[in-house]
Amino acid sequence: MTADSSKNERYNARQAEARWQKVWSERDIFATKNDDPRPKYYVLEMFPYPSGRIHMGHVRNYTMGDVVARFKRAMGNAVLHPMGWDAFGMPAENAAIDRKVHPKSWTYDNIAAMKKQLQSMGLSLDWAREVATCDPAYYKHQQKMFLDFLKAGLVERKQSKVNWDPVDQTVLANEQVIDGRGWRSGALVEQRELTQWFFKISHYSEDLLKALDTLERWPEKVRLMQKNWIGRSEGLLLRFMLDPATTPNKENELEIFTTRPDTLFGAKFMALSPDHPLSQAAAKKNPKLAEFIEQCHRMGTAQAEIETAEKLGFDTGMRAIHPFDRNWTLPVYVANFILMDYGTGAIFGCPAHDQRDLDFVNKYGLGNTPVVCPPGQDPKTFVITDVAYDGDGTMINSRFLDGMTIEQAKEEVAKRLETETRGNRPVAQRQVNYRLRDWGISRQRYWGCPIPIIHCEKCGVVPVPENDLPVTLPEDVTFDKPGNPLDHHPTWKSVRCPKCAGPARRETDTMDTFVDSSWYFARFTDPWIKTAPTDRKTVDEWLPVDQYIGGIEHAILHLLYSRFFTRAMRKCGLVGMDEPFSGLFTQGMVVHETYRAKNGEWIEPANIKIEGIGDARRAMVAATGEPVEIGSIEKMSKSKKNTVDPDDIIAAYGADTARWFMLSDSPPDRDVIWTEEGVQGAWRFVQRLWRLVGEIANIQAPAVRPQNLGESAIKVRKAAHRALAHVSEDIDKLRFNRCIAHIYEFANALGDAIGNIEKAPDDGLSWSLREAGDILVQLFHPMMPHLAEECWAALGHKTLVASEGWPKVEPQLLIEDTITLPVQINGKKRAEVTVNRNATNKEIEAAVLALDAVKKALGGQSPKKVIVVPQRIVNVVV
RNA sequence: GCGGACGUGGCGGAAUGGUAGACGCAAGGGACUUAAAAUCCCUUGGGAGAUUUCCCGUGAGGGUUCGAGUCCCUCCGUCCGCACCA
Repeated sequence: MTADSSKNERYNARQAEARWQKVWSERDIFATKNDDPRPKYYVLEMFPYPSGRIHMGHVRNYTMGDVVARFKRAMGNAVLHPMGWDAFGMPAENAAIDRKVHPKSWTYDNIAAMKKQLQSMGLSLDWAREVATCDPAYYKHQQKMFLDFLKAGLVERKQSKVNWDPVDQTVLANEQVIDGRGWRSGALVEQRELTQWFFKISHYSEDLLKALDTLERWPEKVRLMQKNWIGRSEGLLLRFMLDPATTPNKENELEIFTTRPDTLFGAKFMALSPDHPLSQAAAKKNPKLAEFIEQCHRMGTAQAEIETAEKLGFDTGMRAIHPFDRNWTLPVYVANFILMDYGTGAIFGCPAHDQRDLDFVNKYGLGNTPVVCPPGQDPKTFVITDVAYDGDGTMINSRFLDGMTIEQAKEEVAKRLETETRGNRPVAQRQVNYRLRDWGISRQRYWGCPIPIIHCEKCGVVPVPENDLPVTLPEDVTFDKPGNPLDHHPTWKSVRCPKCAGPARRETDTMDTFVDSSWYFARFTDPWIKTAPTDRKTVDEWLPVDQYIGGIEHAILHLLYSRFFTRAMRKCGLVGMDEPFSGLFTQGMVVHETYRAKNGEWIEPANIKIEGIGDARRAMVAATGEPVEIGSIEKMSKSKKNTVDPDDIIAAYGADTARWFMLSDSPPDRDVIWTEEGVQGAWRFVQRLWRLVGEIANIQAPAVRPQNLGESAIKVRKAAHRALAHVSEDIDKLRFNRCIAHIYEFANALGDAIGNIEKAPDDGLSWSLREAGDILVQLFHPMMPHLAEECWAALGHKTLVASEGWPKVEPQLLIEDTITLPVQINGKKRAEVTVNRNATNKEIEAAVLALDAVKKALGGQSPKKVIVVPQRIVNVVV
């Protein structure tokens, strides 16, 4: 190939990408050894659900992870960068119902298809560690851990009210109910009473909350969301005596939880949850109350209903005695807004300082007494009508609390009541409550990990013996009727009891698929070990994951469950740490314009033609010219048909172009708008780099560095090393958009320098350009690995750039001999001054005062002040 | 209702309290070409001016500072999370 022909030849991404992928795979350069002595770095992207095709969100996510992996590898780390499949879940069952394919074959076909797609992206993954959660070799260990957790007291079976998804016909965890709807089906969730298996995540409430502070490399937003979700509140558990004359049964007290014991003298009523035992007991003797409770149960849990629901109550006739005044009794209501599963399911109501309580008393005419007076208010004139006051202030109308602050009053009430006893127990005790509930994991589905439990009529709940694990899913199941196919299976569930050998029944519920994803990161450290979920030594070497990357949608669900699971695993001796992910990054979504035809139908971008710009911008169906409306920019979704298929993009432009575009423009934590123009820009740059490298490769340059380098040579070296310093820092901080800007800048500088090479005698410029060419290729290698290999080879290297070390910055090249400082007069830029790098502030000041612009501004006067900020700016105050 | 984030050209966005608009996209002009594509060069926040240059400008209004897109206060707007949690 002659120099001229190589100049004009376009880079054939399709051909080159396949070729380099083959080379990487044949030389197995991304395999990670577990006994590698170099410092470890574990980079992980949230593994995908094998839906069948990757989408642009995957491309963005995995590109970011791959940039980090390739960079850290070049930096000399032993990098673990694995991939697997979150392979259990509903869509496989839906496919079975709709298309009569078995969930297993559907899933594995999808895995094969998506693996091929991921491989076409050129990701530097260690595929030898691939795991699929639906593989018995994987879920066997999950079943074992379930039994370990059970032994450790972290699993519990209890009857409880659960979220029931009527469409998916299964139970959902609280975290999986979004706005009152199932996170997957979108159906309005109903309440049902069922016996379920629970992981006792609430056992770790305090620890999960406290440890958030240690997760310094997590986004503040995610930490805050978890903090709010755990919802810690401090208060008082307080026992009210009931007036025996008013109670239908022999109950004599009512325990409530409050965070506002200071407002005790503003109490106007007590309220019980409809599900409270006292309500239930009273209802047995009072049909009207029973009816009221029924009515409460009928009320939906949907967001809209709760928002508009009126506060309703039913007076039970019972009276509670005020803890500080035996002669003061309060009516006991059953109220629809009291939740049974928070606190004790009962409250005292202080209407003046709680909006709900105020709404309630205003409906039932119970009145209110303000007990906290806002600062600056006259207590005598301070009244509450429709708006409760929940701010700070001074205690009033509260006997011995009067004049105290809220905090003092809380303390005083607690002190008095916790030392008072009734029936050998203190009347009150301080308590911390959490919003976080235990994690219900039972799902009435087929395609999930079977819960390894046997129910025996005689022995009760019996764990499956370890030797019998895994409990595998039967393959001969039918999906012709609603409900759980495991339950319908003719034989699978009938077994012998491991204890008494009598007839018994298998648990037919399977585990929530979030269990599968709660420990896969640990399995990757040694996916080959058969006897245990992890090899203790290996897992402790690799974990925690140094950089975890995924969507913000898992801020609570997956990320909280995994934190719990790691703690539970530690308790069972399986890992040596509490936190699974020391660094977390949540990337933004890939969004795209939407297009809608006159008939309301959404049209795919691939079928759209755009004409005009700005206000004149019009969209039409490419084939027919039919005009369509350009809609809002939204997350790529099938329903709005605004998706772009990664396969199409890779076929048209190559993976490197797609990767490059994904990283450019938007900061990685924000949404990126996919545009055809942007992709074409990325593609043009691929070609430009190829031409640029081709030109550099054609330069005749000395093999060794010339003794003396001229000005233009040094300029090139400075540009290279400045880019190197910036890109290194920016990758390290995951600021990929800035990396890309710096690479553009560097490429522009090189282009200019090449233009000069024939104009002047070679003063080392040719050598510097060859050096800079190498650096350029190494810098863009993490983002565009195929093009980088092709360029690396074109520059005459026999190695793979993917296996090269990261170039070293020469710090002296980052320093200029002279610096140009902006000169401000009264804070506005008026001039510039160029001084020696080592000039003292005095010298700089003198140079500045000698400037014409400054002299003019001063008009012969001396300045009030001259501020010299070294290396930055000079400000003259006139 | 509670909590949080954000607001910068035509667009995506740069900017440790220190030259606002890097870099990219789009647009306009030019070169090359029979022509187009591709490529290369120039221009591109608004306004005034022939030039040097000047004025205005980071949602609005105040404040702190020699200096504010950045810090503080008030307001407006957008987005996100939670939501009858006592």
